Amino acid sequence: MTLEQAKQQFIQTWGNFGTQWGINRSMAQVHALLLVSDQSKCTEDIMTELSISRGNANMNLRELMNWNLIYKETVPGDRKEYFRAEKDMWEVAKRIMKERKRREIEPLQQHLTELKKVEQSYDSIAFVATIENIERLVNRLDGLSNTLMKADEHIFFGKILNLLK
Amino acid sequence: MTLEQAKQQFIQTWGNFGTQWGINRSMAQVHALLLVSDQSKCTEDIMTELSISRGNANMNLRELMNWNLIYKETVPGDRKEYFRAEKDMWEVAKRIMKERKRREIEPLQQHLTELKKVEQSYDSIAFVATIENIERLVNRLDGLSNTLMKADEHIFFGKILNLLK
DNA sequence: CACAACTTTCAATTATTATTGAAAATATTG
DNA sequence: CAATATTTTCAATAATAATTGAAAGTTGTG
Repeated sequence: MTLEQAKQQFIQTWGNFGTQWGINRSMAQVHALLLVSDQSKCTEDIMTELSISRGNANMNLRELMNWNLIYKETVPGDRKEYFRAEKDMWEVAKRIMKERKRREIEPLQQHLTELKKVEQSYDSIAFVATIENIERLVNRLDGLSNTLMKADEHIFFGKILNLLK
Repeated sequence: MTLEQAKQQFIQTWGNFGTQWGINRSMAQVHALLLVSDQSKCTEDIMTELSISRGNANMNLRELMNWNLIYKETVPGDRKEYFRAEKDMWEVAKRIMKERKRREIEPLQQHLTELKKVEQSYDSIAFVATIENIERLVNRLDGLSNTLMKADEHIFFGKILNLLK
């Protein structure tokens, strides 16, 4: 397998993996492309290499910037924007967690809190108990992700490993 | 808000949340419906209450069984199948983790291992290093999920909490 | 074993989500 | 500030994924 083939393969794999987790294929592929390229790339490069349209490339580059997974870079004497990916995968993981927490977990917590305001009745007791169980789980996983986000990779996984002893 | 409204709301919320994580809306809704119902329900009930077709109900019930999130139950004197959800949310979380690990994480690990077999060259060094970083992260998160799956909820989160001290 | 009850399958359809590409907006240069 | 380069937007289109429903399959019953 040549390097080019391997990169293409990785882009495909990362794209498929993304879709399974609710991230659109193009966005995951743009991310993958930047993860495996040494040089920063401009919109044109990305359009060509992934065979996608300008609109698609632009939208997903913007979105990846919102997730803090890629950076803009300027090349002297060139007015195009160039992009480079954050390569520290522990950072990448933390930023993805942070963003999904903000966009999805927090709204879910809001909703669950609201649902507990259901009018009281004999039948609502079991319902509220179920919602509270879900809430407890979500809060704990959220707390875990907060710990992960604050912690250094090695310290965190080192300590987790100790738990197994 | 009446209990019925709250249940409907929860079903909607859970459905939306599911789609954001790559789980189809109907499956998440069927799961939500069973999570908040005291009695077990047959296909007909589910079709009516969620306004979905027989095929859809059947497929998602079957899939939820594959995930071990719901059980079949028999009602004496009735030959229909009835379904009930696992209500222990810690169990639910562990089973979802287990299934996603099997279906998605393990294949990803396979792929990454394959990619490292790229033909060696000056340029491939950086590529292999990136893949190895991704691999390391995936392996660690996988290890964490294994720990979670084996652990009791209280012990696990208790110990995690200690890490913060 | 014939009938009825129930479940499963799957090709066709519908709904949802992603993508395109050209036009509008914005930024940069001389 | 005009000319040009670059980025952004968004309505139209295409691709993907979910859903339907009727027919086929299966299971239980008298």
